[in-house]
Amino acid sequence: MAADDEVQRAPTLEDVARVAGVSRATVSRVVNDTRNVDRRIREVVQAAVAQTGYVPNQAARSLVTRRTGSVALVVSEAEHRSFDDPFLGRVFTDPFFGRVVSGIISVLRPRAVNLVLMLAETDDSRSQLIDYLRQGHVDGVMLISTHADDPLPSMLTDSGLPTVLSRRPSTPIPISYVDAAQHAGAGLAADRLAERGCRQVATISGPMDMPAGQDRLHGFREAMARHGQAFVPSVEGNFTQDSGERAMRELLERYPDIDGVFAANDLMAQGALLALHDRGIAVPGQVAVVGFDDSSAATASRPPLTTVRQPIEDMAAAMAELLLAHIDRRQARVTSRIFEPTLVVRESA
Amino acid sequence: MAADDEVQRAPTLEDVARVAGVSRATVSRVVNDTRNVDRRIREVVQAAVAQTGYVPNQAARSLVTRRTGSVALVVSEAEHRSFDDPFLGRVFTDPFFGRVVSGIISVLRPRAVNLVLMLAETDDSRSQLIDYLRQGHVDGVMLISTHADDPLPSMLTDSGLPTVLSRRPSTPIPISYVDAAQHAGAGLAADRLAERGCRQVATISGPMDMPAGQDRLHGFREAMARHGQAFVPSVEGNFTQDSGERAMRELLERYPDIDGVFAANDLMAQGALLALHDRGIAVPGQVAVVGFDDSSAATASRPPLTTVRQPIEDMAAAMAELLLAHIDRRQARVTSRIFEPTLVVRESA
DNA sequence: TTGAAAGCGCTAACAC
DNA sequence: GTGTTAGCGCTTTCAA
Repeated sequence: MAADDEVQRAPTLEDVARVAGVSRATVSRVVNDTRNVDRRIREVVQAAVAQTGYVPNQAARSLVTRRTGSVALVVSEAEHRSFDDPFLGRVFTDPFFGRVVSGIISVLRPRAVNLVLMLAETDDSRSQLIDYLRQGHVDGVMLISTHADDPLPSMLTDSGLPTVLSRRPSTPIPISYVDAAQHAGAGLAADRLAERGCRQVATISGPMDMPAGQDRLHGFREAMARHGQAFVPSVEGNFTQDSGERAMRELLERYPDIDGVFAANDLMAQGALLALHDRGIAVPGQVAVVGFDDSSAATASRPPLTTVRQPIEDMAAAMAELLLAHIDRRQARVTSRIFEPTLVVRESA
Repeated sequence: MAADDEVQRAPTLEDVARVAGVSRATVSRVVNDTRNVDRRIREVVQAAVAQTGYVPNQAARSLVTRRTGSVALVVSEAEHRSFDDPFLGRVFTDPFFGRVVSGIISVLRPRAVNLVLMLAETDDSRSQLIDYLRQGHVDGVMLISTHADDPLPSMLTDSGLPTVLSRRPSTPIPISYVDAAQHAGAGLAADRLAERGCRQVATISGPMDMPAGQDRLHGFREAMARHGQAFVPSVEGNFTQDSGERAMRELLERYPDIDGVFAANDLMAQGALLALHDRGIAVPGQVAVVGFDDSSAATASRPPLTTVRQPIEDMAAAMAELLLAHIDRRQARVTSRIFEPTLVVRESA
C-alpha cells in the first residue's frame, strides 16, 4: 500500500534485482533454475520475485533464446463454403478430434510446452497462417490435413519449421508423419464381413481426395477380392453422419440385395444405421455394418458398432513426441511411425 | 545462388534496409503500412522484402508494442479423472464447441487476430495457464468455464488481462460476459410441453454446479408451475449423451407415467431418446421430448428434436467483439450481452 | 559464484 | 518524407 503507485507497468528483472540487491543476471539465473547460485542468494531472489509478483516477459525472452515454448496444431480443410456450413462443425464435432488433442496434451503438458490451435480453410487464411508461423510464434507444428491437394505440408517444409503430419502426405514429400495401417485396417473389416457369411458387400468410402479415404477403400476392396467378391460397389461420403445416411440410401436403391456394409468411419456408419432403420432393415440380421475409428459414436449408436479401432491417443502422442524430438534436434531425419489397427466386435456385425 | 550462404539466420529489417538502400525505420513503415512513405521508395522496399524473404520477428515486435495479435480461448473443466475419461472428449465432442469457435473466428479473422486454444482441467494446469497468460503471450482471453467453483475467472480479473466469459459467472464478480437468457429459454420448453397437453413432465438437468444447469432447471420449474404442475421431478446429468440415457432410465423407473421430458441440452435429449426407444416408448406419442441448443444432434436423432435454440455463433462472435473492444480500450466498463433463445419445433414434441 | 555489458529485432519519438 | 537513436526485457558471454 506504499510505493506501489510508482508505476503501472509490470515488474521486470531489473525491479526484482533492485529489491533483492543483486544483478539482473543473478535473478535470471534463479528464475531459469540454472545451477551455480548460492543458496542464500537464491532464497533472497525468490522472495523478491514473490514480493514483486514478477513474471518473465515471453517476448523479451524468446527474442534472445529463439524459442517460444509453444507448438501449433493446425487443422487444414479444403473449403469453407459459408457461415452456415461451418467446416469447424465437421472437424470439432468429430469425436476423433478430441482424442487427438487429448493425446497431444498428454505429452506436451509434462514438458510445459503449450499448444496453439490454428485453423485454415481458405487460401487466404492459409498464407496468413504461414506468415504467423514463420514469424516465430511457435517452435514447430503438427498438421491435421484433410485433403489431398493441400499446399500446406510443402509450404511448411519450405518454411524450415519442424513439422509432423498426422497422416501420410498425399504426395510423397520429405516430411515426418504418424499414421495407422489403413489398408490393413480396412482388411480387418472385410474379413469380419466375409466371416459372417456376407456375399453382397458394399462400402461407404471417405473422400477420395484424402489418403485415408483412398487407403481404406483400396484395402477393403483387395481384401474382399481375396474373399471372392470381385466387385465391391462404393459410394463416396465425406466422413459426416449425414453423408453416411445419404450414401446408405443410394446404396440401397442401386443394390437392394446388399447384406454387408463397411463405412470408412464411425460417423458415417452411424448415418448408415439411421438409413437402414428408416427402411426397417434389421442390423445385423439383414445387413451387417462395420465402422472405422472406434469413436464414441460406436457405442452411442443402435446397435453398437463393430468397428476398426485405431489407437488415436497413442498416435497423437507419438506425433507430439516426434515433433519435440525434431525441435530439440534429437531427431533430424524425416521419420514415420505406423500403428496397427484392431477389430472391435460389438453388435452391428 | 550467390551471397545466400552468408548466414543461416533469418533476414532482419536491417538486411532489407541494406538491400533497399534505406533506413530500418523506412522499411518498418512500409511493412506496417504506415502512411508517409514515398511511392517509389515503398516499391523498392517491397521488392527488397520479397527478395530477402523477410518476415517480421514477432518477439521483437511485441517487445516494443506490447501487443501480440493473439487472443486465447480457454476451456476450463472441473476435473480430469484419467486418460481414459478424457474431459477433452466431452468438450470437443459436443457440437456446441465447434460453433463457438466458428463464431469467434468469424470476427477474429478479418482483423488478423489469432486464436490460441488452451485447456485447463487440473489445478496444476490452471496455474501453469495463468503464468502463460501473464507472460504476455496473448492480448486477452475468452473463457469457457464449465463449473461453479472455478477459480479461473477471478484469477483472470486479478491478472488485469482483458477477459470475457461465455456465460454469466457463477459468483458475481466484475467481469464481462455474454449469455443466453437461460431462464426464458427453459420456459419456452415448458410452454411447448404444456401446450401439447403433457401433464406429468420431468426434466433431465445439467450439472447443478454450472449456472446454465441451474438456470435451465429453475426456469423450467417456474414455467411449469405457471402451467399448474407443482412438482417437476428431475435427475441430474452432465450434458453428455450417456448421462442423458441413464437419467431417462432412472426417470422412467421412478415416475412411469411421465408424458413429457425437457433435457437441458440436445446431447442428453438424444440419450433420452435412446432410452425411450429401448423401452419401446413412442416419441412424441407417449412421451414428448424437448432439448436445448439446437445443435447438430437435434437433426441427427430419431425423431428429430424439438429444441430451444441459442444463437451460439452470434454469441461467440459477440464475445470476441467485446474482448477486442476491451483490448483496444474502446470499452472500458464491465459489460454483459444477453441473447434471446427461440423454440425450434421438429418432431419430438 | 556473481556482475557488467552486449546485443536479440523491432518501433516510435524526434530531428532533419 | 526519411533517418537517427533510444530503448522494450531478457539471456549470455566474459571478467572479476
